[in-house]
Amino acid sequence: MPELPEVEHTRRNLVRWMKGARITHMTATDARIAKPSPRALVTRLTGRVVSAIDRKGKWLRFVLDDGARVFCHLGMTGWFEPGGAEPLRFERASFDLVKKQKRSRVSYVDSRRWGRMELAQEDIPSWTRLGPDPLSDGIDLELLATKLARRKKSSIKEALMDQTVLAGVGNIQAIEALWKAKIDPRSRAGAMTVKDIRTIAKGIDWTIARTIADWAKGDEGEDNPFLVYGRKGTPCPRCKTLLRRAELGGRTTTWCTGCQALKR
DNA sequence: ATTATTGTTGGTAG
DNA sequence: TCTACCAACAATAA
Repeated sequence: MPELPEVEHTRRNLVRWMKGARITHMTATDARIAKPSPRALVTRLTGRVVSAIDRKGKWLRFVLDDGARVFCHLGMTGWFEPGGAEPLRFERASFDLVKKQKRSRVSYVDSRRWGRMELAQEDIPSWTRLGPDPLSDGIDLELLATKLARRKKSSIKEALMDQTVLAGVGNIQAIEALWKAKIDPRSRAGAMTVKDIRTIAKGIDWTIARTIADWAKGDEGEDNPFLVYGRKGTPCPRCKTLLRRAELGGRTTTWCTGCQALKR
């Protein structure tokens, strides 16, 4: 469940479930996910207390009481949930916890196995490489303008999804933000004016806040909560033009040809 | 059976 | 050194 808002929602859950708790027992079953190996992860974490859980972009960082760190990415299909007695379907790791004599269990589930749980002593490149996080750092317009100006060929949507430009904006959030900003996702990144960039930043803030609020409601309402993403062929909520879909940089993109201006 | 999917990485070319 | 492009990764749901 992996863009900034979902990962932030996950982080808030994990803080409630795990912060200050001691890991009394854990499992890790998949060598593709647990690095450097499931065994190394289990050995190093068992008996430790979780002192902090941070997020940057789509990455999570667990800090343990002895300084060890675990960097976690949910990939495309990873999530955490309270675990029961029986292992869940596609469970790849689990934590037995104790905090003030209360015991609990948290599971990591990931059908597609693109997620990561990487043990390290220091911050890893995947983490340090990330650009500013729109939610926790805010969007620096000057810096964003500089980075976009360097993109001579790529579209504004692809540039926004580059994790070194802004950390945490993925396909859905980029689509929603550009719709809000009334900018065609195919527009060249380098063609954005200062005003465009300000509008895009507002669009990003808007969609992130909106999606986090949706998650906080906890509806788990299975229907699409987004205004534009996945709504090809339906009327634009703003101008009623039928939404169009195309591929951009290998990712499905939906937008409105009626009210999103193309700038080349 | 076919198609689409919320993401990152590593290789290659320029 | 930086940008741009693409295949690979894997498993499910419609």
